[in-house]
Parts: sequence; structure tokens; C-alpha cells
Amino acid sequence: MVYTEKRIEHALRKGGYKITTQRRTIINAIIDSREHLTPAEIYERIRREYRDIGLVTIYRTLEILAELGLICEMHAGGNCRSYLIRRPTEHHHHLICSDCGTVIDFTDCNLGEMEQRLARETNFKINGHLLEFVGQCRKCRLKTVEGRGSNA
Amino acid sequence: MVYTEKRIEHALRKGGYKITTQRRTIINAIIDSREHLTPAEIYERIRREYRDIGLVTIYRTLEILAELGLICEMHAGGNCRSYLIRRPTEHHHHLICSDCGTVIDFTDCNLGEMEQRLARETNFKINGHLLEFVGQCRKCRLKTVEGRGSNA
DNA sequence: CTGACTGCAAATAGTTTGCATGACG
DNA sequence: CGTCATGCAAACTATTTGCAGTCAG
Repeated sequence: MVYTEKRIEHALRKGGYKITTQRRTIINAIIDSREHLTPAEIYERIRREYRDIGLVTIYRTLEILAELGLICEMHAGGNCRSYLIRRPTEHHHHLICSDCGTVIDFTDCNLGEMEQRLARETNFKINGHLLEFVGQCRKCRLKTVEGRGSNA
Repeated sequence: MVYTEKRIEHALRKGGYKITTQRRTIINAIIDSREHLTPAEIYERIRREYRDIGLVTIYRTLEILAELGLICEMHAGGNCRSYLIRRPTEHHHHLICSDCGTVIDFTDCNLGEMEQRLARETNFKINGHLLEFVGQCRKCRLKTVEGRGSNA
């Protein structure tokens, strides 16, 4: 995991950005969380133990990290601006728990064939795709079963 | 195409909502446009020929239409709150031109197998998925080729 | 040292709510 | 006619910008 942190710091430096305490803290907050976080959530988490940070800095840092391709955005989870650390793996997708927000990555989507077919049929030049599965993780499913009767 | 309008009005009535000039206008604006539109864009388009409408009404109508499942949201196109009419076809996905915003629907995604595999591997109960391809449509690709030299 | 970074406060954009008036059914 | 819908203005939330002080390199 430290590797991830180093990798990001390296990318920042390479991009001409400085490593500051705030940036380090933000990066670690994102790395530590396996969930996707909104800027506000990151802010809150950091403030719990480290007061000297402004929401603005979060926004600015996220912008840089996204620009460098070090974090990636989530979509299907309802909120449209939440971020997640991007693993070294190139291309991946997300499986999101709609209850607790847990995110699981998966790599192997064999959409190549579909992509080719679509490109052929529509004359598009396809550059990429967004694929997210949404559901309930095991824990939340169990919780739902336990708590029957109160809802519907 | 008129069918779509009737279908939507029927659904509204069935849901206990009234058909007003504004709602009709909004629905038509969405139907007429093959692109995805943000609330603000819908507002502008309508104001061009019909002044008596407020942005608020657009928001409220979109909310209802989305609730009834008559329109669907776009994601990959950058903006996270833009809408599109939903065809009678049940389940479909989008192919979006990143230049001009044209949207093409496609129905047949055979993700069932992948979904099952993921469910098995992760113990998730998968409820749905979001799949969008992004690229350049034929027209925009031709334009890009013509205008070479100015960029990069 | 110097330019990049930070935090504050203010500005802006996007969205929602309260309320009096108006229109659908 | 009653109820739901509309438009306005104001309230809110999310995000961006300007600026003076601070810090990494």
C-alpha cells in the first residue's frame, strides 16, 4: 500500500507539483478508504485528526490527481462526484454496493467484441467505455434479511 | 414519434399528474432532441419560442418523469445531470459522441455471464449495471480529419 | 529565495423550497 | 370548484476564484 503512496508522490513531482502535508493527507485518506468519497467526505475524515486543512485544498488536490489520472470518478453510486484511488492496473471497472458504498474493482470485461460490433454498425470510433455493476454486498444483504418487516 | 408523447402523457395521468402546456412542451423538447439535455439546456430551448416557463418547472417535471421511468440519465458525457427520453424498449445502453453529444441506444449487451461470474466471486447480489461507450461519431470524425494541424 | 500552495472569504453555479396565483380535470 | 401546477424570489448546497500569507524545493 505504501507503494501506492510513493507512486502518487512520484507522479506529482514529475508533474511539477509539490508534496505538501495537506496533499499527503488527502492522498492517504483516499488510499485508506476502500469506498468512494466525495470532496466533502474527504474533508470531514481529515478534519477528525488533522485540523489544518481547507475544503478548497481538497478540491484543488482532487483536480490535480484526476488530471494526472491517479484517481478515478464514480458514477452509478448516485453521487456524481466521488473519487477513488486508481490502482496501477490499467483498465478496470467497479462493482458498487448501493447500501454501504463498498467498491470492488474488476478488470476482465470482454467488451471488445461488443465494441467492435457497435463501431461497425454505427460508424463510431469508440474510445472507451464506462461499466459499473450495482448491487448489494454480502454484508448488506444479510442485514436486509435480518431486518425484515419494517420496510414494505 | 407521436406515440412517445401519448405514451408519456398516459403515464403521467396514470400517476395522478396533470397534463399542462409546460409539461407538454418539456416532453416535446426532450423527444425532439436526440441529444441528452441538461435542465438548463431544456430551459433555453423552450424559451426560444415559448416564454412562459420557469426553470423550476423544468426541474420539477424532470423529477416526475425520472420517477416514472420515462426519461433516463446520462453519465459518461461529462455532465452528470442530463436527460434523455427513454424508448419503450426495456433495457438499453448508450453510445455517446464526445464531440457533438449524439446518443445512440443499443439493447443487446450480453453481460449476463459476466454478472453471474462477478456475483459468484464477490457474493454480491447484483441488481443492475451501467454501460456506456464513448467515442466519436462519423460526422465528428470527418470534421476532425479535415481540421488537422491546429491542435497538437 | 521564489514560485507554488494554502486558507479564508467572497463569488458563482446548480438545485430546492415557500408561497400566492392560476389552470386542469 | 378543489387540487395540483406554476413562477417568482429566496434559501441552500456545491464548486470556483481572488488574494495575502506560508512553505517546499
